[in-house]
Amino acid sequence: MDSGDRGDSGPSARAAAPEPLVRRRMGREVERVLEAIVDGISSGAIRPGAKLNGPELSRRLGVSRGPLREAIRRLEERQLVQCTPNAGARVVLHSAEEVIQFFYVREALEGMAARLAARTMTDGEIADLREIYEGEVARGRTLGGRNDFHMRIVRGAYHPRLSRMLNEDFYTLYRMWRANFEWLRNGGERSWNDHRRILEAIEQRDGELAELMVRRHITRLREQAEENLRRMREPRLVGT
Amino acid sequence: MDSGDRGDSGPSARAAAPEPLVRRRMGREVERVLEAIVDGISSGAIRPGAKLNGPELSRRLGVSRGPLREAIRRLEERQLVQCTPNAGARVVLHSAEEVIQFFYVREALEGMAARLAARTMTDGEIADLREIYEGEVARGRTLGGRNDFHMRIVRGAYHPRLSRMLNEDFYTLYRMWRANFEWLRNGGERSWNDHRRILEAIEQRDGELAELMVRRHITRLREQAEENLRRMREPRLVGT
DNA sequence: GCGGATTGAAGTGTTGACATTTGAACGGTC
DNA sequence: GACCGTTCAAATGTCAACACTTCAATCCGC
Repeated sequence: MDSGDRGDSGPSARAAAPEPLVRRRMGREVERVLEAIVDGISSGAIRPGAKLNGPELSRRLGVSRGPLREAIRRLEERQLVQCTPNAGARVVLHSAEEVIQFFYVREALEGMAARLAARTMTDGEIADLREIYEGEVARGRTLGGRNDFHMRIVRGAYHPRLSRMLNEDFYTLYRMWRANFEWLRNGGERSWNDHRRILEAIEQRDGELAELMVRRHITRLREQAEENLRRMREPRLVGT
Repeated sequence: MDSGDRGDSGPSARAAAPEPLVRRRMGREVERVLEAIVDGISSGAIRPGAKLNGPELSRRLGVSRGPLREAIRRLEERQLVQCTPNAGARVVLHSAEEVIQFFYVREALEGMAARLAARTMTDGEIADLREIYEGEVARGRTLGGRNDFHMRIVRGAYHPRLSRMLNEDFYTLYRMWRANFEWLRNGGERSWNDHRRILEAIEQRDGELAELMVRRHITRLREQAEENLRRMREPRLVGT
């Protein structure tokens, strides 16, 4: 059940462990529980604002409340859930404005990642990146998953913390938002034009240019999201 | 019930609770424990690489292992400690190179914060910022605390997530590093020159310029840290 | 004397049980 | 009929106890 990387996640080489169905005393149930809840949230199965009922989750995941609480604390720190003292934990509920605000963080961090990656990526990695880009052009759309154009660049920066922030924390949030906000769903289809310029900058090992191109790209994505949102909120133009 | 947003959101007056000295069954011991450990780590009392002994901490903090484990999970998520499956938790141990790498994240995020702050800070906040700057000049050194020049700008961006990353997570790490790495201690003394240019850009509401100035400033701080590190590692020049 | 198996204590991971709190249905009063 | 206090089941916060693992000192065989 955990391995549910639905569609999106690209050609993940069945990263999920074989996992015997009957497991006794494996230790570290926290990880399994955490993964299950994160997956539930980011896939949209658990909606934003939903309450995480301790005993119920406990039963459903086949674990006692101890590890469950530890997992929820980790989620709280990751700011995926919000806990109120004696009332329990709820999946965090972002306003559209807050989601938009995140694009600025992404712009800053991914821009820096590109700057660093232009210096640190190996020639092989850059060749792979070109391959991904050409696949996008051939296919006519971007992929958006764990082997995404963006993620490859971030990984190429060889900066664990940056990678963690963008490819783990932020990716989870983005999956959750795309599952719950319709106005975020479209927007990346015509990205390969920007991608080409980013790719070329990296191929030329021009970090400053790569950063600039990434920032423009993400600015464009943000503006498109804002535009989608505006249209969705004022649909009365249709009738008049 | 929704109004009970504790923490981040908003300028809640008199944030610190009076807190009776004798507390019985208050609930939420986790917070107290977490704060105690974070303080121990960032003040240098608990050294990087040190092991967090469950039972011992349990006794010292007067709490059972349940809440303690929850606090440790939060620290793990915050990447202040690293847990290995059956061996326990250790305070994370960064190499000098990893510390240096962090300056790039800070550069990206604080730059963006300044860009946003130039747009969103109130005139009053900008006036306060100037006051802080003039205090630095008069005093001849920067302060570096919770009312720091940098933190004020970040707060002025009105971006909770950004604020959290820079003024909480990153600040804790920085405190820890300064307590443990001598070569990080000096570096901010002659910052007010940069600060002046940042301040002026913000006063002119020029976000792009403010971002550029902040990025140059932090680049300078990084280069100075690198220089300090280099000198500390090759002290043999003294003799020859 | 030294290398490797053994044993034991300490520590980690998990569980079930207990006190306290919430919040929501219920009934009473104006 | 609306508002307020009471009551009670469910959920939360905490704790002590129970398996299992690790690690280090010990002991045995060579």
